[in-house]
Amino acid sequence: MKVITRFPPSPTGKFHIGSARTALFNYLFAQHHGGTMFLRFEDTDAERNKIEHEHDIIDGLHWLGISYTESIPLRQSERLDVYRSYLHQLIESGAAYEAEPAENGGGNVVRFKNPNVKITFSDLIRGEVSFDTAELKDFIIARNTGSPLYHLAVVADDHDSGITHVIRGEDHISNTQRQILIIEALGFSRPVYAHIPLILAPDRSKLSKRHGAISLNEYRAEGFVAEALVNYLALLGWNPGGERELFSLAELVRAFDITQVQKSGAIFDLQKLRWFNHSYLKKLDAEEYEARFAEYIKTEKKAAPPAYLSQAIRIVQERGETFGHAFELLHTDCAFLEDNLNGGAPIPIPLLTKGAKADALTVLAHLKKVLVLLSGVDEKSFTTDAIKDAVFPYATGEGRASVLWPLRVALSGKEKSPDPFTLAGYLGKERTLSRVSNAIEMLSRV
RNA sequence: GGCCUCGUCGUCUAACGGUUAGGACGUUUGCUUUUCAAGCAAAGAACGCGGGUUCGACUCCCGCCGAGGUCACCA
Repeated sequence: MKVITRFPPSPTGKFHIGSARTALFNYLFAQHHGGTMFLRFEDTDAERNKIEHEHDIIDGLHWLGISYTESIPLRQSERLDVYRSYLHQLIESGAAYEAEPAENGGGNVVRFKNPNVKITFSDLIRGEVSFDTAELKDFIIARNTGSPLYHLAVVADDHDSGITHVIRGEDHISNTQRQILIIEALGFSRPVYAHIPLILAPDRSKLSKRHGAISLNEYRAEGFVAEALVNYLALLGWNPGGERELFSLAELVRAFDITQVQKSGAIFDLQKLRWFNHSYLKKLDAEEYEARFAEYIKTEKKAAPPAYLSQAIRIVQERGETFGHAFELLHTDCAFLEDNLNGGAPIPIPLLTKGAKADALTVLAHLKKVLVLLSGVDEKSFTTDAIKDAVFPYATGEGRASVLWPLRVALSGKEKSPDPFTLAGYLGKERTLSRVSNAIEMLSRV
């Protein structure tokens, strides 16, 4: 039997990170078993739906690399006739009945006649789960005979599209009993269920806006890459067993086993997501990194990348946990690549001497000597290694901090930056000498 | 509150009757071209509590406590 799962969001809000994980699990399960995942929009509540949310979800799915097959029709709102006929079938068989008038007029609500039985279903993650449906009373399945509600629509759609496995959030676990009751009244067969644990905020409450970013788009805007998000989300509540943590989507598909999914909720750890993201970013070759980074800057920051972008890639790739972070770094750690250092502002003397563990006069003497040493390096081979060879012995002899710190500050104008040899290597001989000279001039005036 | 579900380092997790309870993130400390980042090395850190069952329980059973979900004419 071919496995068919489904991802049925209701387009009433931004594509939630938890919803994305549910989609991912459905996708992984279906793919692992050579099946397919259907997408359908549950939009029976006309007042809360927005078309842009549908676009947002579809866009997010594509971005993550989660493929799907569209249900036909895609929206429940286009299948009202079908639900109506099931509703009539239920009423005719006595399984449902028209009750009190609807709140907003337009006929009577339809209630399901509860047989008050015990329902037990087996869940791939939790094992046997039992409910006594008696406490449900005769629950409402339609606003009126023409307007079905969620439970009826879900059962109808899952049946008609041949869904074999219902994989959804744990928040749906108590809905299962209602749906099974309807399934049995309609004579359908049950799908297999799997209720996955919820994603929790650091305080173990349900993840919501007040905890920070919850929509997929926010992570995308911050410069997280799809590979990292997919990898992190998959391993939040599931683990293939070994000690490896980095998996591509295809590898996740191969290894996925829904019965190994954790039973308890998992706290969303932004730090770890950042680590995953940085790991993926660091693995990119410089060319691809630059292409993707430039694309990010264009679409998310709506800005033009600085002229020195290509030169900054290695530095930024090593340090930036996200593209957003890397973008900031462009203007801090990489600002030394700007032709006009600090916009031409002089470097403060205290900064020049701060980490040198030496007085201004000593620092001045060191810089003068370094200038001479640097001048001796051939312009054509003014590389990080050559510069180091020229300066390092002297720095070691004099006390590295007292030589290297001022040199680094003279070249970067910053308290934090890459090391001085790297800096000089990037800048080239001319700009390096000029910046050191400027610093010397500044110190001489004191 | 009723019902359902869950309970291994701070966090994500592995092991599932016999292990020094493993890994990863984070934290702390070293090392490297004494800043920052990265890298490398190391340290600290867990079986919720109480009863059973057993030669032996994190692993099985019961109770307690704690946590989450759900109780709509939303989905």
